[in-house]
Amino acid sequence: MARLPVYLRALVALAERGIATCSSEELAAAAGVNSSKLRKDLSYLGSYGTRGVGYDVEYLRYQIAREIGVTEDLPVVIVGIGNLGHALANYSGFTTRGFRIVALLDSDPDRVDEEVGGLAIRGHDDLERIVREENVAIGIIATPAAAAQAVCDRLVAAGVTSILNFAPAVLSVPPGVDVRKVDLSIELQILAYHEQRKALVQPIEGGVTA
Amino acid sequence: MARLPVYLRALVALAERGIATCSSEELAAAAGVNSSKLRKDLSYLGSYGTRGVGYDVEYLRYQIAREIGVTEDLPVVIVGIGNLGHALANYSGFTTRGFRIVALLDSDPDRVDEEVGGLAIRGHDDLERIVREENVAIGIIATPAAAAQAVCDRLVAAGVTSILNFAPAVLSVPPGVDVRKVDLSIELQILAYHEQRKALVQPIEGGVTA
DNA sequence: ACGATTTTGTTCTCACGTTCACAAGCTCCT
DNA sequence: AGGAGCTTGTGAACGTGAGAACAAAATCGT
Ligand SMILES: NC(=O)c1ccc[n+]([C@@H]2O[C@H](COP(=O)([O-])OP(=O)(O)OC[C@H]3O[C@@H](n4cnc5c(N)ncnc54)[C@H](O)[C@@H]3O)[C@@H](O)[C@H]2O)c1
Ligand SMILES: NC(=O)c1ccc[n+]([C@@H]2O[C@H](COP(=O)([O-])OP(=O)(O)OC[C@H]3O[C@@H](n4cnc5c(N)ncnc54)[C@H](O)[C@@H]3O)[C@@H](O)[C@H]2O)c1
Repeated sequence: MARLPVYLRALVALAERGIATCSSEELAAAAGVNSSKLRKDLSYLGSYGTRGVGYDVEYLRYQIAREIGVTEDLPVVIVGIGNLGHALANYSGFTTRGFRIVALLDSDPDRVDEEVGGLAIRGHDDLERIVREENVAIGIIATPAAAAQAVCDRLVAAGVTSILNFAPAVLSVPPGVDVRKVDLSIELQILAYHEQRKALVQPIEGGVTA
Repeated sequence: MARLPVYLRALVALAERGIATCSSEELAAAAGVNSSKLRKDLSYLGSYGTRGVGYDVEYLRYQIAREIGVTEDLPVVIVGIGNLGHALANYSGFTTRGFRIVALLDSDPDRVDEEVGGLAIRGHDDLERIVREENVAIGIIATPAAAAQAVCDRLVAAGVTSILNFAPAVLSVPPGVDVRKVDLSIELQILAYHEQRKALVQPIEGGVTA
């Protein structure tokens, strides 16, 4: 389920505030979902709650982390260390959430050996070797769209089976490989669409009622 | 529909390759969706295709852009010009997809007046004034999670009605305000989940069959 | 000019996800 | 010890979205 990470994040936040136990209602509010949905999602993992009391925050946190598979750090490579790649490489949030960036790769010779976030950029000739040696299963693509499919193919050929793609391009991969895409322009355009609907509807309502 | 921007991007890519007409099958492949779904989505906008021929790329491109509401540039502000904010400010893709970054805001006095991507960073005291003067409807939050809700509240109070949130926090907003969140850790954790499933299933299958 | 062919627009069915509602079960107070 | 009061877990209805299949329409060739 795609909501488990949200629950995990909410549980970590509750734990940091020193809360040891929480009801499905509280956790649902913290995660921004319906409490029914939350309970059904959690019941899919097993009965980790206590009726009349709620859920033990620390225990449930571990169970969800185990279900997701982030109890120990997973190695990740980032390909394309431009504007976005730099930000990702400098981001500390991955480390604290179950991931370990093991390599930064870029095709630009001028960028190679530059150090970002404590890691030296490697040339993309090293891609296959690094993926094999470090047993990397997850790759992040932050190259221009034109290079994305080629980079993707190389990652997959080297053994990567999960890809997070920031380039605005549709990647085709063999079966068994998962791709998730993050496209900020699309997110903004969806917001723009709703903006437009608001702009069309509200003036009419606004003039008559509130 | 959340898929319209994907179609738009695919149409722009086709137009750049000099293709003037395309079938639903071709466009669906370029967008990575089913052709039935694509035709149903497009029919919701009206009958913009020609049976036996397909869709006129340029015409459909404009119609979708109009439907989304990005025929003319929408003003956007970015709050929190750290690692991620810098990358966003330097990103040229927003401009070419219907958005115009009108201000970069940060609370850190050391950062104010620094120039990023041709725009000077402003102190966050200027938030309300800029939003009003430029008629900004869309705000991007790239601050730490702890500051996200406060920034969000200020944006909303100033008149912003759509928010794109990069901070790992659940934002609560009044009705009428849209929030979309981008959380990279969540994306990675979803990939990790599928990784784990693959790791559990494949060794068994792999040992017996292929 | 007419039919074959291609491709859209639409309808129908099906499956999934969401939400409501309630029974089972635990705790705490008396 | 027993019951009142919560809270979980789950069963059933509901609505929504996806996919396949088909009919309408436009072009092209003859
Ligand atoms: N910067 C943003 O905020 C932002 C926002 C949304 C989407 N994106 C997308 O993310 C991608 C990267 O954006 P950016 O702003 O960092 O671009 P960028 O041009 O700054 O960086 C791209 C980097 O990729 C490297 N590269 C190119 N081809 C490569 C290859 N074959 N192998 C390895 N490295 C290669 C380049 O040398 C460069 O360093 C783009 O596709 C962009 O559309 C960026
Ligand atoms: N860097 C990444 O690749 C990345 C990836 C995923 C998520 N994120 C999230 O994006 C957010 C920003 O990440 P970052 O790496 O850029 O962090 P950062 O610390 O580099 O930058 C945060 C910036 O926000 C500013 N800021 C703080 N409070 C503010 C306020 N009240 N008003 C205006 N500005 C304020 C700070 O001065 C700083 O410049 C964080 O929530 C982070 O979790 C970042």
